Amino acid sequence: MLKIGEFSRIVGVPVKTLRYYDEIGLFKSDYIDEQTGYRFYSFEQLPRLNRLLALKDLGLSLSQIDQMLRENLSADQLRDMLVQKQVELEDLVRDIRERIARVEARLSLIETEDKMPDYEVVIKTVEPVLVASKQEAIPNVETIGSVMDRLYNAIVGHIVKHKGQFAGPGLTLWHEWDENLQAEATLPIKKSIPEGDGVKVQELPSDQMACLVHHGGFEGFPRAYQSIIQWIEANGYEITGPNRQVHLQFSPDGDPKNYVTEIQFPVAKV
Amino acid sequence: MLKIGEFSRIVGVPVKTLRYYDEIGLFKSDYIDEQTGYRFYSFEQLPRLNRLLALKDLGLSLSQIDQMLRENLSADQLRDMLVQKQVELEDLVRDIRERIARVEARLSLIETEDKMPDYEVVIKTVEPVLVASKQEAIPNVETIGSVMDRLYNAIVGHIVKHKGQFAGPGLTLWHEWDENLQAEATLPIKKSIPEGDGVKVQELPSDQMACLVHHGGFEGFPRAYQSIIQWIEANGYEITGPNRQVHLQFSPDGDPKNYVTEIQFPVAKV
DNA sequence: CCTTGACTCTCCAGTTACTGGAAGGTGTAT
DNA sequence: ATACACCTTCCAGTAACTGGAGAGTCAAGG
Repeated sequence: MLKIGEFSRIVGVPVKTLRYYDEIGLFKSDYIDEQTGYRFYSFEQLPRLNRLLALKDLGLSLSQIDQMLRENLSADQLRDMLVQKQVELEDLVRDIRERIARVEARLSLIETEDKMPDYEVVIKTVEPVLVASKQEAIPNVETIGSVMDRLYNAIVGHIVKHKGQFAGPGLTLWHEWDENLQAEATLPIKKSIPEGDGVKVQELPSDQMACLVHHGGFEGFPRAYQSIIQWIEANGYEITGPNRQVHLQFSPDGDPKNYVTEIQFPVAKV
Repeated sequence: MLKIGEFSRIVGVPVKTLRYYDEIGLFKSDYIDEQTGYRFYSFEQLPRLNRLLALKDLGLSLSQIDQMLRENLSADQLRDMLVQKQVELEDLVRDIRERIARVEARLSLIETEDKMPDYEVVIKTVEPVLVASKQEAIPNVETIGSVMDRLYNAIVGHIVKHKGQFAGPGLTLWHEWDENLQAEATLPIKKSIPEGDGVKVQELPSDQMACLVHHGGFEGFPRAYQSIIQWIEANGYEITGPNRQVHLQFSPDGDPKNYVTEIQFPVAKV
């Protein structure tokens, strides 16, 4: 019979940890002196503890280990648990590798700019939204403003006509990035309304997006787009569809300095 | 000004989390209505939160992020933190890879034996021990018993002669594994004593050991040794010195069935 | 026999980054 | 007026320990 300290020294497990395992019932001392409350351990307990430690070393949780030690699991169940753990660990490695890639990307940004980057790109999953939308080709850059005005006015008119309820800031989808630029203006609505007047009603799907928030007028957009596209490439994503501009804060006659626009690109890991 | 729910939807961070960040002072709401206690957030806060999220994505802790956002860190400090994180993540990947290797080793054991292995091997770091020891060649296997008896008796006699205090179970070191077998019997002592009678006094160093506990007489040793050596190879370690047998429970005249012996091999990752 | 120091006990708090729930107040649409 | 969504605070729980306080126990040395 060994006191907890002696046992601790032999197995290389801290006394505190042995007491904790005792408390949660994972590994109880062989015998407790009623008088003093001292725990006593025996050599016969070594195999169980060693098995426990070996399983812990594989990265299994204490409750899983408890199961494996308690019930006599079949070799099949055992294998299943280990295979699952294996998959889990491999996923983890992949995640961490991606993180390392992001850290490296940021380090190289710091090297070139000697400070935190101007824009922060974050990945998030956007919720599906029901929108009323209208699309039009943009023949050249100068006409964007007037075309957008016209599109949004048409949609607003259509929604009002059908007593639809607005459900958030408008967002613009950009199709066919180069050559043949198409803008699709959309306004989120609470419930579906009939189509018409060239206005479509559709649900924009949930999607993983690389997002960046831009403050200020449209003249700053090229830099913002450059940043986000650079980030997407540096972090091993690829663009999978039309990008969005969410007009978080916007009024046609307001001061462009106060505009807040979120640029979103749907992406997937290459 | 946005209520917490609206803000939450825009940034894709749960309401609970925003409240938590507020509570710990990492990201406070812009304004709180005195009447209702409602938190209000503004678009101006988006860049800070996005930076926060981007840093979190790199795997930094909230307190580190707090630092980075609070103080205006120099590019150098920033780089240091990131490089450190990078190293940390790479270490982590290495650790997990080793774990995967151990899981695979165990899976292949299960495949061949269709059950949990008989012996569990664990890695632990042993403490340095001060010992009195005596060494002798073992000409052939039959003589082991008598030689060990002689060695341990000599050491015990020497320790008693010098009024030394015993400090734990004896352990035997095996040098020159094949060809020229040498056994070094050792007994831990509390304080140093003079050498003599062919007895040396030395401190066995702290070392990383692959350990296995064997219950029963010496006739079971071959299988135990086979198990541990197999494990060491399968898990990518190499043996770096003489192995030890720690006689946790032993008496020359007791029943060998009750013997408990820990076999330890000093190892290092290849 | 007493003291010292090493050892043990229980109980409580803290760690990280949230998540869930209860109880109660607020805002808006019908 | 009432339903319903939304907001508030506070409390508890997660995993696997770790640290510390305060009190009791044990063996050796003087």
